[in-house]
Amino acid sequence: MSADPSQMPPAAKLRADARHNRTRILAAAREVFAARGLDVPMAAIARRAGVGVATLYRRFPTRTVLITEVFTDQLTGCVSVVDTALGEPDPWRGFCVAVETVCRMQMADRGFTGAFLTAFPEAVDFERARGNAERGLRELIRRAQAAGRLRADFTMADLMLLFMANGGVAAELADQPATAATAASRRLVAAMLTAWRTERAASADPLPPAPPLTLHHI
Amino acid sequence: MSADPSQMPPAAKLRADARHNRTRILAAAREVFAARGLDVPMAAIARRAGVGVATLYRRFPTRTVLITEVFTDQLTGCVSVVDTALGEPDPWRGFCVAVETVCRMQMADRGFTGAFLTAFPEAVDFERARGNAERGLRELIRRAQAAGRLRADFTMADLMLLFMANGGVAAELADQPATAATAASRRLVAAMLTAWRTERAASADPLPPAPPLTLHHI
DNA sequence: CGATAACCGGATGGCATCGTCCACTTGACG
DNA sequence: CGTCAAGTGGACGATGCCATCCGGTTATCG
Repeated sequence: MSADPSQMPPAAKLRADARHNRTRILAAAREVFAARGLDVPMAAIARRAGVGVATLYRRFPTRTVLITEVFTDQLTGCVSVVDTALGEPDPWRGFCVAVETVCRMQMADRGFTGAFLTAFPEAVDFERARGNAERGLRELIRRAQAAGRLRADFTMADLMLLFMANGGVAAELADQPATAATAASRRLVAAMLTAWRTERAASADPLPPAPPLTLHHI
Repeated sequence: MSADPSQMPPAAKLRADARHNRTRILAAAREVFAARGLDVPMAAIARRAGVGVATLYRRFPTRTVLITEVFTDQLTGCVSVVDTALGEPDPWRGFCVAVETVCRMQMADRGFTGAFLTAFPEAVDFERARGNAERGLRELIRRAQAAGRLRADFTMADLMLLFMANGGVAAELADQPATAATAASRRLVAAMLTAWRTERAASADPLPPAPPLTLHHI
């Protein structure tokens, strides 16, 4: 344990070169996490950023700190996707678009799933962004159900389930051409949306009860 | 590289103590793979089996050899599940039972998904068992489609997709109570079966084309 | 029972990653 | 322009895993 993060200089007040390096590190981490997942060695990130490991560790004492910093952006991007979907006049289309887009983000960024599904209790900004995303998704669910287009027994946990499932596809097809992976994901998502849609007696064949998962399941 | 496996003594002709240890190692590996996945250190398996690492390496020169040896059993178990399902008079029920059972096996054994979805070209027995499983599953698909219960555009690749997806759920919920994980898996499987079932104009909303996956996709 | 080849397990060297330390460099400010 | 605190990078020890080697042990057979 090195420095208490709360007494680390606020990113804006760093010396010019330090701020510059910080930016380079974040960019490098974003690329490397996307390409190779969250378990990539720290040295690889440092090398890609063109700095020494010490600089990386000084600015981000923990892998977790770096991960949350990187993915808070992606997560707010995710929130804006959800907000756009909430603007969609047709609630069902809004729901579908949001789900499809988030799953596409999952496939494009190999670290996204892990970051999204893991809880980082000490990362305030990150958790706030995720809270926003979750709130928006819940609202999308509510509206789609109110419009009678989404099964009444659908819950947030089912969305988590899809994200985990899609993450599994992403992981398993990681070293496959990207087109194959996205095609696979698209088909999975389409199937799930088909399953969750109403349009006939939804009670004719009830699904098993929703598992007790929240976004903070870990 | 130590000994050519083809000139290793056939398991049956080992000295009594060696054969005994071999059995213990396989049992230990089965347990450890199930509990902690395929990436577990070799030393952990040796310790659990009550032998030294050298013994482990002598009998199974490569992790791959050990994995395939262990999971060939599971795979033939899988084949027998499929065969039972083929005996089921209702083709749709047979299909569902097979899918549900295999997915349950995936959840019960943390290494199963990885072993099942990875190709081991040099492991003849393993690949043969997998070929049998695949053949049976194809037949189940064919029959369910012939009975008009399974969408005509369903393919083997969709089954692979489900196995990957289910593996993702298993991985993400690995350190969760087993009941939660199985509940989640059950719900995922039920949703997928709902999506693939026919019973109304299947062509009304075509799924995206099946991704080009086979069992040997890696 | 004795010889011997098969077998055993711990010790060992090699490799990758982690996270820290320290001698040197450089931006900011008077 | 000179000072110095902030910043830098590479070297380093620690750790964990892999895979092999070797001195001692034991099952098997005559």
